[in-house]
Order: sequence, then C-alpha cells, then structure tokens
Amino acid sequence: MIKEITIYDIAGKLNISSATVSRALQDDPKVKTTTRLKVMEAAKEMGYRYNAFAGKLRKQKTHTIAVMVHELNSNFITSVLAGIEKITTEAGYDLIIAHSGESIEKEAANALNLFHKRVDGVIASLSFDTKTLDHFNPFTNKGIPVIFFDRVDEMSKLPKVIINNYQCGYNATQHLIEQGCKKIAHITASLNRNVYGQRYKGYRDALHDNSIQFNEDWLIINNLSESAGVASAHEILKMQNRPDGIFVTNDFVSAVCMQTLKENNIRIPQDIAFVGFNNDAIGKLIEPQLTTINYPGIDMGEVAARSLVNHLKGISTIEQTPTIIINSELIVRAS
Amino acid sequence: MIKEITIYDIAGKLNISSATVSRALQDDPKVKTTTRLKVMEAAKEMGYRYNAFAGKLRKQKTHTIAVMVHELNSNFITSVLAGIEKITTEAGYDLIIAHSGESIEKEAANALNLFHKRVDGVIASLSFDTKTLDHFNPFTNKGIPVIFFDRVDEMSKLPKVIINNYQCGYNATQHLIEQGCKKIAHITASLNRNVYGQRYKGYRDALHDNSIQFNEDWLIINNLSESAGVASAHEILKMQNRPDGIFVTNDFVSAVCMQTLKENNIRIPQDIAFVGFNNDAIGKLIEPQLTTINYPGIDMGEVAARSLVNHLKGISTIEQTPTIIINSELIVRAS
DNA sequence: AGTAGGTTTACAACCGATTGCATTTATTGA
DNA sequence: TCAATAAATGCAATCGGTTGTAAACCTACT
Repeated sequence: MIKEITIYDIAGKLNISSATVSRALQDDPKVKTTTRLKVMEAAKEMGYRYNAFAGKLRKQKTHTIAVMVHELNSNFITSVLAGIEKITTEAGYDLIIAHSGESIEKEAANALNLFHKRVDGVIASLSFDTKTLDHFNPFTNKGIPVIFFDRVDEMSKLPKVIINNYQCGYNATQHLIEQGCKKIAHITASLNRNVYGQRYKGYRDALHDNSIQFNEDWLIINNLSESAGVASAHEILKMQNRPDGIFVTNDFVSAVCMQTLKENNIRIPQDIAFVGFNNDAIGKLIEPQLTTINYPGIDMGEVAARSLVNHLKGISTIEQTPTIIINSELIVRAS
Repeated sequence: MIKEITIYDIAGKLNISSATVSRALQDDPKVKTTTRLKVMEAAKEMGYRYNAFAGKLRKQKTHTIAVMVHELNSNFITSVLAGIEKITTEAGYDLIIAHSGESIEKEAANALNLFHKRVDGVIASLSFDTKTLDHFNPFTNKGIPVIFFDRVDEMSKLPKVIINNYQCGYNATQHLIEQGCKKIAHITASLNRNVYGQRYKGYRDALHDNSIQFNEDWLIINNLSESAGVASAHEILKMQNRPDGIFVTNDFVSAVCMQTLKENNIRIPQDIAFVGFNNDAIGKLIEPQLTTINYPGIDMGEVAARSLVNHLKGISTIEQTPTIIINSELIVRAS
C-alpha cells in the first residue's frame, strides 16, 4: 500500500528532469553514461516499476501479440504455443491467448475483443466452420498484421503457415493400401475447413490412383469429440459392408474409436487398420500403437511468430511470403 | 490507418463536454438518459473504441487477474483454466496466464513480470520444488490478493484451494490392498511439494494400518516426464523383489509405465495392479483402463476465481476462508 | 416571483511516460 | 581565448480517459 514510484520521483531525487530519467531508462544514447547509471541505481533503490499503461498510451503501441486458437487441449496446439512464445518473448512482445471452443461467434467476439485491446499483431488458427474472415477486417483495415496457421482460409490472400494436408492425406491412405486395405474409411470434420478438406482430397486421389472405388458410406464427418469417436465406432460396427482400414484426421478420435471397436472384438490392425493424424502423445500409449502423421507444431509456431515479429520490426514484410509450408511425415507404428 | 476516435471527438460532435461523454459511456446515472443515448449512438456511428490504457492509467486498476501454472499440457490444468475463465469473464476481468515449466527461476520471473504488469490479483499453483513464497511478497506487500490451488505451500497463511491429498493417497493404497496387493510401490515427484508429500503420507499410513511393511526400494521419485515413466518401469523390472501394485501420482506417467511393463510381459493387473491420479482422458483409452482419483479441475478453478473476484469486489474477504477443500473420489476401473 | 433542492453538465487537474525542439553545457579547433 | 560544433539536458505538450467540485439548469412550492 506504499505510494508508487514514478520517474518524477527519481528525477526529483537526482535533481534532473523526468525527460532525462525516461531516456536513461530506455538506454537512449543521448544520455551520458554516468547519469544513466545514477538513474538506474536510484530506480532500483527506490523500487521504481515501469508503468506500461502510461507508456502504451503515449506510444500508441501495445507490444502485444494475440494468438487465436480453437482449444488448448491438444499436444499440437500447446507445442505451437511454445514455439510462438519462444520467439515473441525473445523479441519482447507480450502474448494474449484466446480460444474459441470451435464456435464462430466466440471467435468473432475474441477478434473484436483483441482489436479493442489494440494488439500489434495476430496469429490465428480458425474454428471448424469459420467461413469468412470478415471479423479480421478491423485489423487489416488498420494495417495490423494477421498471420494464420494450420486452419486457414485457402482463398484468402493473407499470409499463412501450413503443412501439405493434401499430400499427408494421400500418404496416409496410400500407406493403408500398401498394408493391403481395400475398403478404406475416413473419419474427419467439416470439409469446409482447409485441413480436413485437403486431407479428404488426398484420400480420394490416393483411392483413385489405386483404382479403389470411393464409398460414401465410409466417409464419417463429426466434431472430433470423445463421444463422436464412440459414435463413429458404432456406426462402423453397424455397417453390413465394413471397411478394413480407416484414416482418421485426429489421434484422439482415432484412439477412442479404436478402443470402442476393440471392445466389440474387432482386431486392430488385422480386421481394421488405422492411421491417425498429429502425432499426439496418446498414439504411443494405446494398443496397438498408432500410425500417424507427424508435423512439428513448435516449428509452425516459431515460423509464424518470427514472420510476424519481423514484419512488426520492419525487417521484412509479411506479404513477401504469403504461404509457408512446413514439413510433415508419416510415422509408421503398429496400427 | 484512419484516425482513432476519442471521447473528445464525440464530445465535439455533440457539443457537450468530454466528462459527460465519459460518464455516459460508463452508464453513470448522473447523466440524463437522453444524452446517454445520444452519446452511445454517436460512439457507435463514429466507430469509437475505448482506450483501456488511458482508463487503466487513470484508474490505477488493471482489471486483470494473473494465473500461474506449471504447464498447460494436462487435462487437469486446462479444466482449472476453464473454470477460472468462466468466473473471471463473467465478472469482467481479463486473464494473463503464465507457466513456469516447473522451473523455480521462471516462476519467480513470471511473478515479477506479472507484478510489473500490475495485475489486480493472482491465482497460482506452484512448481515442483518451490520452497519459499518470497517471490509473492511484492504482491502481498502491496495488498494484492494471491490465492493458491492444488500445489500450495501448506505452511503459508495465504488462502488456498486444495483436495484432501492425504485421504486420496490413503484411499488409492487401500484400494490396492483390497485387491490383494501386498507389495505396493509408489511413483511420485518431489515430496516437498504438498500434493506429493500428502499422498505419500496417505500411502504410508494405509500400509501401516494394514500392517504392511514399507519398502524404501519401492518409492520412486522422478519428474513425471515420459522418459521418467519409462525409466521407472525399467527400475521395477530390474528389482529382484518386484511389487505387485503401484500407486502412481499421475495418470500420464502411469500410462507410460504400464506400457513399458506390458512390453516386458508383465500382466496388468494380474502381476502388477495400478492406481493413477487425476482422471486424465488417457486413463480410459489405455489397456487395461486405469483406476484413478478424480477431482474436478473446473470446480477448483471456479472456487478459486470466485473467491478472488469476491475479494476484489469487496463482497467478502479472502482471508475469511484460508483453506477450501474440494471433493475428490476414487474411480475404479480395470487396472 | 423567488428560492430551496435536486438534476445535469462543464471545468480542469490528474494518471505517468514519451519526445520534438529549445537550451545549456562540454569539447574541439583555430 | 573564443567561436563553432557536438553532446547532454530540460521544457512542455501529448496520449485519452476519469472524477472531485463548481456551476448551470430545472422543478416545485410558498
């Protein structure tokens, strides 16, 4: 409950002006070294703490970057965040993380909220069903940079960091075919979202290239929740013509689905083989261990953050590289 | 890149003073309803957005609450965060989340950083080896409320929200004994941390009450990482006198350890039975499904946040209920 | 009509740091 | 030694709301 120390208090004590104190604390070379040291010492001694609000008000820069994601509960997202955090803290930016819970409304509300918080830049991954980027207009209209990762709008000209989802979908399906599967199902989410749409295309093309007929009954679209995984499994159990391989767009749903099938005496991979997606920790703990697609969230986060930070610092322009593709690969395990 | 609208612009347009505009926007009853409506309308029409920095500078309140955790990668933590978020957003507070990665240094650095950000209150869960709460002194000295949850300092007088870890440890061990186990190991982390220390005490007392000798070789202390789980399993495999039941302080480590043992032809639960802790999603997906202790993170988050918010709003004082205990229970599954 | 009492509104200081420009001080060279 | 130049510091306005207090305006009642 002690009075807060300001630069004026320091200035008063040292008999110099507040301007000099301010400059000294910013390491401005226009301040003599000896004065700077005196100021630094007095600041420490008096228990001065910088008032960011005053500074931000005056400078009209918040030095804050917003991250918009759907949830924080996956390995993938937390590693992306770790990557972003590494770069942004190095560069001295604060981070605000907002999650939408896959709701378009919440995503739009978050965007507006972050806009009002006057963040300097935005790194975003979209919700399932986000169709327009209108809620990002306030940012773009004001020249606030926005970069997307993973779940993006492919049509948009805005910069993005993604993996080659088409290729991954193709490879996953091809792998199942090479294991001898002839009837391959696909469990995924809304095909409007680029990641799922592209993986689906890869799946279709791999089938086609191997002269395998696509069966619409084997395309299951849900919201990737636990209960959806159970429901998908039951759906498969009820089929008179059951698939012998499933490409699932997410390791967690894959695990839930596998388990439900196992409970119903389906052998994996003998009866039905699985390929997941994301390389979550869970894939190594279930039985059999899950074959999946790995892609390094941490790299994705670092690349996106670095690109944004460089833009903000004026080192490079974000529009120079509108689409960045990160490597990804198939990890073959037992399923 | 358009000029930002301020209350002065609104005042100018309506020929009233900025003070009235400010009050109107705050729903101050001293402003006539008709003027308020006029102001609101003009604000919307002109695209006004509130400048929180100016407000915070003047009001000396940030309306921000800090949450300090070790990591964001567990079910438990994300559900606590969900609970906190629910209450704080209802009450109109912003949230800053900082994580220490189990490093005391980072925890202290985070505390200092949040102190400088002038948060109005703090909700914290400690790192493994945090021994002193000195880094929270800046807050307490200034009258900024701090409330701990889950991993707390039992000696401290500061308010906390916890479960009865002793009882849980006792129940978990008792359950193993009831399943016929006679040689019960315990895999946990630093016993200095209350949660692990108390669970250990419960484990010891359950053994004692059932006249089972405690064997120091069967107490394995590690950092709860994946590799630590594997290492623990190997340690157990190497023992000449192997335990027939293990109480693990964490579901993830439990899962990793079980898997490694299974790979080495140990049958679970026939050869070694397991009880985990936390009721993570993973427990239901592994084989056999994991018996564990459930405690609702979301409730813990809500209780802690509500307590803090009420204190900040002056509705109640946080010191009135220094320790709040949340319910928890054993969930019996197949392991 | 005059005034007490309540309602609205305006004035102006304030929060604390930043920064363009002016001024003072120190340094250099003739 | 003194002017010219460079280095260091100070002045004062500014960012955009907030709020105590004073002033203006209404209303109602005698």
